Amino acid sequence: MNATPPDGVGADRPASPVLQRKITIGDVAARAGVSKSAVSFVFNGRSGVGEEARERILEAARALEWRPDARARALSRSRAQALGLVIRRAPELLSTDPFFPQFVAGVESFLSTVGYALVLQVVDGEEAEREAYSRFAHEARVDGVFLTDLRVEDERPAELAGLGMPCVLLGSGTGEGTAPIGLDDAAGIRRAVRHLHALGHERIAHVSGSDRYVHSRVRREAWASELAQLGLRPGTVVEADFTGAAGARATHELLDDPEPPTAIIYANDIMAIAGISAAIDRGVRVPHDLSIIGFDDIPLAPYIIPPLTTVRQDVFQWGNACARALVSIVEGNEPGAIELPPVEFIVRGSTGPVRGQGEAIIEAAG
Amino acid sequence: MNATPPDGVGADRPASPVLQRKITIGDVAARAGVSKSAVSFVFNGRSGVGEEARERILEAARALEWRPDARARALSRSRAQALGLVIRRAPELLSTDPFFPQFVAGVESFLSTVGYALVLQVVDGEEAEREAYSRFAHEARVDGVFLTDLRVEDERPAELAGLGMPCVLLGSGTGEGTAPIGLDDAAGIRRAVRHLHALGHERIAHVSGSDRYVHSRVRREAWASELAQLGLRPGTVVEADFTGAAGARATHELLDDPEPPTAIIYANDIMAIAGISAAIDRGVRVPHDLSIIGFDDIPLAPYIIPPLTTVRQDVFQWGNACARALVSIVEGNEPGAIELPPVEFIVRGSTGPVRGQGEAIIEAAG
DNA sequence: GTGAAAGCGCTAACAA
DNA sequence: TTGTTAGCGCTTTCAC
Repeated sequence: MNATPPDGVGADRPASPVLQRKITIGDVAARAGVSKSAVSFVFNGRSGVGEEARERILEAARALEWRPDARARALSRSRAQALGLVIRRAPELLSTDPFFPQFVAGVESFLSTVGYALVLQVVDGEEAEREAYSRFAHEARVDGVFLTDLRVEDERPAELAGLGMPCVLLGSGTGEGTAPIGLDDAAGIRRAVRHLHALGHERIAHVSGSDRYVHSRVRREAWASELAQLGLRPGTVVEADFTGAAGARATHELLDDPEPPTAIIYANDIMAIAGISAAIDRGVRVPHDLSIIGFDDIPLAPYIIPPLTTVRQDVFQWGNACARALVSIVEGNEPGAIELPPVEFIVRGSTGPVRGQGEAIIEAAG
Repeated sequence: MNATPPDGVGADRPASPVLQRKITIGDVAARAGVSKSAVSFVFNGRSGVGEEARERILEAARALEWRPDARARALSRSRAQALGLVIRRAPELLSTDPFFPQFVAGVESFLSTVGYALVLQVVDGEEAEREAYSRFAHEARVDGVFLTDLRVEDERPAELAGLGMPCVLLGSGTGEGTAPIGLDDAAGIRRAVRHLHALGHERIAHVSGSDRYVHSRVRREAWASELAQLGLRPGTVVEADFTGAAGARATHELLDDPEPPTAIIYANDIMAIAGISAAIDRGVRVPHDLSIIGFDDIPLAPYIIPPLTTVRQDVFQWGNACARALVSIVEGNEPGAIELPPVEFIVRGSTGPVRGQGEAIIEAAG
């Protein structure tokens, strides 16, 4: 749509007043009375331009509302100045997952300060995910990617390395090699277990996420080891998939046990909330008969009945830190130390003291 | 970092086995024994290449794992082959809002079929939003943008036009000029009102979103007009901001009325769920004393106690349709007719028959 | 400290 | 039908 003057020579002014030619670095240079490279230098924070010229250049750019064209810049610097995020989620989890929007917001909070863009891709299967990364790499759309939902024996880091695509791994716990950046889920779970123990609970079950994910496994292991630490018998674990339906199902399964748990720790809030419903549906009172703990602290958690006791992570800061690290990596700098806020444990109404055996018997006899 | 052979002539094979040169269209052309333009033509679906040559080119590209570099392509075609989405949300709403992830997924579902990328920007204020659009435009990062949360007397369409940035408006209801693409919120609200009316309710209140948004206003007006249509007295409306806290506050305000409503329709599920809690906290039973209807059908809605009656929109399809329309626009084609699925009304346990005056009196007297 | 010129990898007009 | 060539707008080396 842009009208380019027919004469190939750079015209001083656009001939047509209607369809204006795109303003380029040349226009700014001309207006400031300097060369293109001078303008380039100023906009790339390099020395070699006098203070006075620099001022004129900035002024000209402002007047012309000019900014370096990202496409041209990307081409000549062989860098897209963009980062990629591939989100693989089952559709039914998408609108519920509190992680993704907050993480993106955190990433953006850093990227916008350094002029990077975030390119998003949402996929729903393994093949589509692989294809997405492959496209990012071959089309050179992005300079690096975030790898979320780290899996057990995950092949993606190696595949990305093969594509020459820098990445940061989002993972909980400590990994060897390329250390993942993550919040300390395990600490949150351990605090949950201790909280229940302090309330007198001894049969503490766990509804986990899919065991293929590192974060699921980390949470489950933290639960199991803390149980052992406190000298409690191993608890029952039911594997679910983070959906409300699965949380309800797992809860029923647990409560069907002849010796049901008096408390359940869920791998996320959605399952925990569905668990509350499931329990109440079968006449099990929360927290009177059953204490329930979630994970995430979704904004709805305080507005459930009873309000949900849960573990809160600062996903926004996590995203910010990951973005910071990835930009450092793609720019060839040493990523500085990463400081993430600790997880918080939020006690609300869904947990309470265990109802003693004696009390139960008396009640039954009465 | 790439080692470019010192000789400018296109070498047959990369000289260095370690740092391999990036593969370009020239390599593919050489391998297939054709010119670069032949390769370009094939990859842009243009005629002018013989079937046999075409086959060789595709084969060569496959062997070399080559795809057109998005940056170079963007520069020479003056098109980024990317679309932008600026999301402006208060942080506390981000992780709850069911719209954004689903919309993005829907957008992607179309974009990935046509090789467009989605560039995201999350901002939290008016100035930042303006700046984001300005950057998209001046840096030519994207070819068009989605404009969400259309506001009353919104200046953004005009600003975008001034920047020469194509856009599609996401809006409910019908607008004149550039027609927004949207689902029919109003129909959902009207069905909610009729549902309550059929259950005998006559005092039906509404907790709306901020009145600055077109969608808030559309929903409120649908509620008010349907009330009138049914011959009911005008109901009370309380303006809130889509958060749980605001929903709870609005609910208390409504129930404090000497003549409180017997049913409340909320502008989203979060506020409705918080409303249920607020009601129960003050001894008002749902749905026995108060019927509650939400909007969105978040995945948690069936797992609340009582399960939430609500209006469901197919945001995924909405996103898909918007993407389709925007791509048509930026490619200069006539956007085809847009067919969006109708909203659904989901009846669950949070609504029930109104408790008659008589019954209340009898109970009070008893 | 400044300017000229050669790319970055692709597309597209034009010539053969 | 095929190949040649001139950009797209910026960065960056290298003379001046």
